[in-house]
Amino acid sequence: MTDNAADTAPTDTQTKILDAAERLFVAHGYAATSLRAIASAAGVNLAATHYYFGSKKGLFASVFHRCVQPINEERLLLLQQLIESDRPLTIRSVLESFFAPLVEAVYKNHRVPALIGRIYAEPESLTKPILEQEFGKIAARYQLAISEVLPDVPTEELSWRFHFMIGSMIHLLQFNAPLGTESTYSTFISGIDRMIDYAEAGLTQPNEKQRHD
Amino acid sequence: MTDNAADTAPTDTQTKILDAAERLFVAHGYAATSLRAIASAAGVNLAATHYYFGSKKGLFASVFHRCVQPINEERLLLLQQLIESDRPLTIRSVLESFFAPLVEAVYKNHRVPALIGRIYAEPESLTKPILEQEFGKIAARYQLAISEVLPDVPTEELSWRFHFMIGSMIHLLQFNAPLGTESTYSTFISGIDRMIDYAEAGLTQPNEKQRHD
DNA sequence: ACTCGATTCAAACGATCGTTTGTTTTAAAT
DNA sequence: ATTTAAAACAAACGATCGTTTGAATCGAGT
Repeated sequence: MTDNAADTAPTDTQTKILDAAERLFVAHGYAATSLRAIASAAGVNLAATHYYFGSKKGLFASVFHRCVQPINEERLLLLQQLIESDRPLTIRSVLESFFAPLVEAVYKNHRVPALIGRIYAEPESLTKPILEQEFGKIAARYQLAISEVLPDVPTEELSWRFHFMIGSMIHLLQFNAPLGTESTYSTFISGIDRMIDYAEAGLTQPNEKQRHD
Repeated sequence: MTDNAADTAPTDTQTKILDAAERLFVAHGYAATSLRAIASAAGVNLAATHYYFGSKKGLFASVFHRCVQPINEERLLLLQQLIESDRPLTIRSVLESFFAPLVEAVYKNHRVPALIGRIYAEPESLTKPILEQEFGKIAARYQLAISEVLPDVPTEELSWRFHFMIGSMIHLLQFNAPLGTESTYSTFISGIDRMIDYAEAGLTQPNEKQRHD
């Protein structure tokens, strides 16, 4: 094995495996996709999958990392720029800095939504370490940013609302559009826009309710 | 095979298989759960799974049907009662009639959330016919009810917002609570309550935006 | 007591799985 | 031209999969 992280430039073979794996994992899920099918689709030898990625789990994690790492990097960059600018922070600008890199990534690779949707669909034992690795820091950073824009919302309540927003996003990524709506790139953009409106309304809702827990 | 639908009373063996399958499908997903593991956990012969349910897919569909059919039945009942009563229909009462049967079902079987979450997680080829069968009618019925409460929201926009609400719900069912929050029955109830607030805010949001699609 | 359909059972079917092994090919360094 | 490590390869490992088969067992109706 040479590398399974970003410590060297990826070989042609690695890229071919990652591409094929991405396509097949999205289409059939983790357990129902065999390494043989991946190697065959990639046009490489079966053993190459273990040679480069150690195991099937390692390959899955690598596929996911390659997809989301650039997105999260740009999210943090945009958020930082937003904070350092002289314009006042708004809930909408924070949300836009969160979703814009996603939209951009989808433009380059139409499988991004389905792939991100997939990882929330696999059994926890497979995905928990990956999700924590890839999304732990970014989720905490954005909840903090939102709490600064909405100082009146208690931290616990905010984490719930953030939870619901992520849920809407995952569902949108997984199923693209409501039943009966066509599924193109422009409807995806439209869906993201509508979801931002929906999330903004939910996040900024007046909370006058008494909780008893 | 005697039956795989609700045309006769379920045998002891059928119930044992369904119980074990429910537990294992939730824990490890469809593809990663073997019929041997299910039969073994149920304490029945392997062939009994085919004898009663025809195939692995048939068993999966039966597990899901047993779970959601009573919920959806009571949903329609409550909604009908709501409409026939003399009180005016509100968005909140409609949402409560949608979520109350779910909460009640969770009280009886704590695996209901994870199971419903699971079917949205499996590959489409497995779940699409099941989802259409189990949720097609109920989704249409509730979107209609909500559109009567919110006559100013265009149908297309409403179907998006409904889409986002279902997303929040699925995410809540699948992951129970935000990271770092304990996961008990009472926190589940609290999560549902908060999600209803979140959904109400998103559904009733003033839409003054111009869409260009 | 006997029949007969419903149910349970052990055993095997062919297929496919993730992983490992040992060898051969490739390509850069000496 | 020789060395050497990385890379690609065919082949097999043991295990497990969904499904099928055919016989054994059960239990109600006669």
